[in-house]
Amino acid sequence: MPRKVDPRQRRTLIADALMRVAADRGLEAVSLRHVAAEAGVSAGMVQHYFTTKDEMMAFALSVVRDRGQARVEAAVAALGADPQPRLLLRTLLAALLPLDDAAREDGRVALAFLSWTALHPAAAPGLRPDTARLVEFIAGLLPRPPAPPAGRAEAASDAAAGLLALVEGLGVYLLGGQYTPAQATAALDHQLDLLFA
Amino acid sequence: MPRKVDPRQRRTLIADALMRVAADRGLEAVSLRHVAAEAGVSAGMVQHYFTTKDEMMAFALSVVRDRGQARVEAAVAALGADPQPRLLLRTLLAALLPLDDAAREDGRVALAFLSWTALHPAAAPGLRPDTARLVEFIAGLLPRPPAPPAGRAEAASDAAAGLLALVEGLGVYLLGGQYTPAQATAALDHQLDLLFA
DNA sequence: CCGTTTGCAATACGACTGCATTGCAAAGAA
DNA sequence: TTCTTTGCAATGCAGTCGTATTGCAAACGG
Repeated sequence: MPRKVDPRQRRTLIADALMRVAADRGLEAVSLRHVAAEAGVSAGMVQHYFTTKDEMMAFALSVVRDRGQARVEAAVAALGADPQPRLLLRTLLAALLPLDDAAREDGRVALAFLSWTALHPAAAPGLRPDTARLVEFIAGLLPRPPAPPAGRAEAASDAAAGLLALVEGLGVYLLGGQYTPAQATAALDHQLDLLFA
Repeated sequence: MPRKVDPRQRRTLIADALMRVAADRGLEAVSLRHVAAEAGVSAGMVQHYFTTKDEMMAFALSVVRDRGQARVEAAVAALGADPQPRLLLRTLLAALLPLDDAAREDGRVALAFLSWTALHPAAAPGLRPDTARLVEFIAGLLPRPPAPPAGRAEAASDAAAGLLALVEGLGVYLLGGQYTPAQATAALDHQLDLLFA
């Protein structure tokens, strides 16, 4: 086989350019030529690695998700072994918030993809089970409620689902500028206070 | 003046068509011609009432917001006078959730606009103060915390901001299909249980 | 009746889109 | 060397985009 290039590297190079375009000009500005220009390559090369625009979008979406997961894992790993559940939880959830500029940029792209997937459901398989697993993991970190209200055995699941949704909502409001980072972290800590009271 | 037409009516007619297009083909499918076709009018007429596409988008955005507000007000008004704070709060927040198909459609459009406004900040002024007012209103409905943790006088604000973010996040997950309506309402009720314990 | 103003339709234009096609240089395989 | 396969660049094409322009019919003021 001829020239040796790593296709995966090329693809992520292009996907990174796509994310940069999306972050500061919106998903609607993502075109083969714009992405190519941003990546500093020819439009033909983009076509060579992604036969279709949707394929490129789907790949970029997977990169966004992987990045988010890596961000969380890095934050958790920095805690060392066997951290307190509350600290672990706070670290994990805070890593999901777009608090610094880099995370904000990723968040903007993720938000854009959020409504994109609504029109391209096929591009985001396995997103639901991922969320479900995360909810269960969070539920395992929560203290058992002192007295499970009769008839409701899923209190921990509800609390975990709510906590995750809280973080998602805080992220949205952070990106929209409605909340400041200080407000968002205060709201998150207040909720953790409630749950660990 | 010649022919008598109500411009506002025409504009909302067009905006409604825009929202229909956006709801089932995405914001990127919103073009003058598509909107005109959906509204059953000529493209020229759309241009007559909105000299620019951005102007049309901004108007549609305001319609989306007004609709959401109307939905909430209708739900609250249906409660009658002087409801219990908790019931009022639950009704208000549940009205923000995209639980039925109509609300889901509106929610999809709102979500799309959410990332649109990130690129067109000028089109969404006064959104921040609106949110701030809503947070303060919610804070007023919450029971006073038994013992304000020393040094933190804003506990009610934090709880209210968190509650609003929770609902936003639940909405996002509902639209994304990660949560079912039952899960979302359970998470909301669980949170209200916590706050009104 | 006449002129003006308004409501709307139609068309034209240049820019841009995703995609198909073509061509060619570089790098092993023979 | 020659052949084949790969990596990539360039160009073309049909279509859509937003917007500017033009034209005309209907309604009113005079």
